[in-house]
Amino acid sequence: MTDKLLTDKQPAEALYQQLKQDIRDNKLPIASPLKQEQLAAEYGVSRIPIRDVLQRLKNEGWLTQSGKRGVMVHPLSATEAEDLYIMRMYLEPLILSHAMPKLNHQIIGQATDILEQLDQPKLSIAQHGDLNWQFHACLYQAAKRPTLFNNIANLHQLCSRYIGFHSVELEYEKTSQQEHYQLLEAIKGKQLGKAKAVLKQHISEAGEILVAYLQQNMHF
Amino acid sequence: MTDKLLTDKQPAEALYQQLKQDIRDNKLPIASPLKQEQLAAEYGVSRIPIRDVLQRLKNEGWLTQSGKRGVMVHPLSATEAEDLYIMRMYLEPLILSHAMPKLNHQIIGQATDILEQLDQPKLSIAQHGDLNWQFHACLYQAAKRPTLFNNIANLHQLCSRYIGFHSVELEYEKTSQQEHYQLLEAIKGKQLGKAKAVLKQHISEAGEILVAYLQQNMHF
DNA sequence: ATGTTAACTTTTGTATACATTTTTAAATAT
DNA sequence: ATATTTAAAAATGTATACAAAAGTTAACAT
Repeated sequence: MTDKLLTDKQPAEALYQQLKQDIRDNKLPIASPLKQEQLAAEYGVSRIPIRDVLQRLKNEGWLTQSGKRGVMVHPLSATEAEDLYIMRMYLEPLILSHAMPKLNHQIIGQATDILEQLDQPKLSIAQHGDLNWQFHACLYQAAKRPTLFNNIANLHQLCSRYIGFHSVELEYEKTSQQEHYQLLEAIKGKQLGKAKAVLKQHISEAGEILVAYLQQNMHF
Repeated sequence: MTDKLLTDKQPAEALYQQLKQDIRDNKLPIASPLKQEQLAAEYGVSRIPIRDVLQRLKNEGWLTQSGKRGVMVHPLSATEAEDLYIMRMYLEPLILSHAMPKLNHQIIGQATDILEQLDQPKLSIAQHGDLNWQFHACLYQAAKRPTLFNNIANLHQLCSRYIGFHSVELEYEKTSQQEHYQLLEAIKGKQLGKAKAVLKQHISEAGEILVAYLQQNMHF
């Protein structure tokens, strides 16, 4: 494990990103407690920043307390995935309705740009996930509801661990993009009801596919 | 500031609880960054556990990053309160519908006991808030949906800062208890729709009263 | 052999000390 | 006088060292 060296910009932030990435990529021991000292050695820092990052990741749902001592990688579960998507299904249309009146041409243009990037064929799963969130976030932030927005942002973060898990089906990716464009059309036409319905359907569908996959392939 | 000494059980946990309490009670400087060293001195520990707690409270929404200068007490706002209650309004009926089929007599009995404690007249605001959450949590945990449950629990935590803020109107307290009993009746009768409606109304009402109060009294 | 206790090892929690960054204030130039 | 640069300070980030707690192994008794 020597490929975990950090590109230092702000060391702590880089460490946080790196560790999160390594959880996504299953590079950390699963189902066994993480040792601070071992991590410190692997990432080339002392235990202090490691502790900071571990606590942060625990609070964000990437790690789970394992007994009285130590944390472990939070195990994936179909139930959790379902919860995450159900919450998104309720909260995202909600924030969208707050955002709608404030969505001007500039923001819609920005969203369109992101969608076009998403049409590129050669995206990695991580890039795809990032752009997808950027698209949604760009619309949601117009609502100016920071508390609601942050909660939704955190749900997306947690979903990202599941997204990379099963190979993205090309078929669905296409449907997903169609729905994105439909959403944008509804927004342009100031059709709030339509927009909310499309968004809800969009999330619900993705959730169902994911949960079905997990229920079939997670017998461990 | 000498009354902030900690009763050591697990020092860190106590420090966390104490600091949270002190935020609720407005004992910390508002709108100016907290100094780690100063806090360390006041609470009689080194900066390390202070940093741990600050970060945790930041992640939980009690503190806010104030530029690059560190963290400050998260300012109360009517918008945040509204967001918190709206989210609860959507998510709590949802978890209740998952819980309903699993609510046996034992759990209903437990909930009833808590309600009776809530009928006592001499409760402090903090005690009242605790019992209120215990009542809801007792029902929700039966759903066995940890992710959803934790999210809701966190929302309640954040609401607690607002609850203590305005003097609880006795009139509303009575209404609230009535709704609690109505909810329990609907549950006993296995009337899912009714139960969800009562719960939604219960949260919505509390939210509206709080937000109205904040909008009137928070011009700062 | 099994269960219990006690010594030992490992791991985490906290304090102190040092390094780096950020803020404030002063000094200089325009 | 105002703005910009520069030096001092204050505050945070990180490493090392030590203390406390948890887990483990070995010894002993039944």
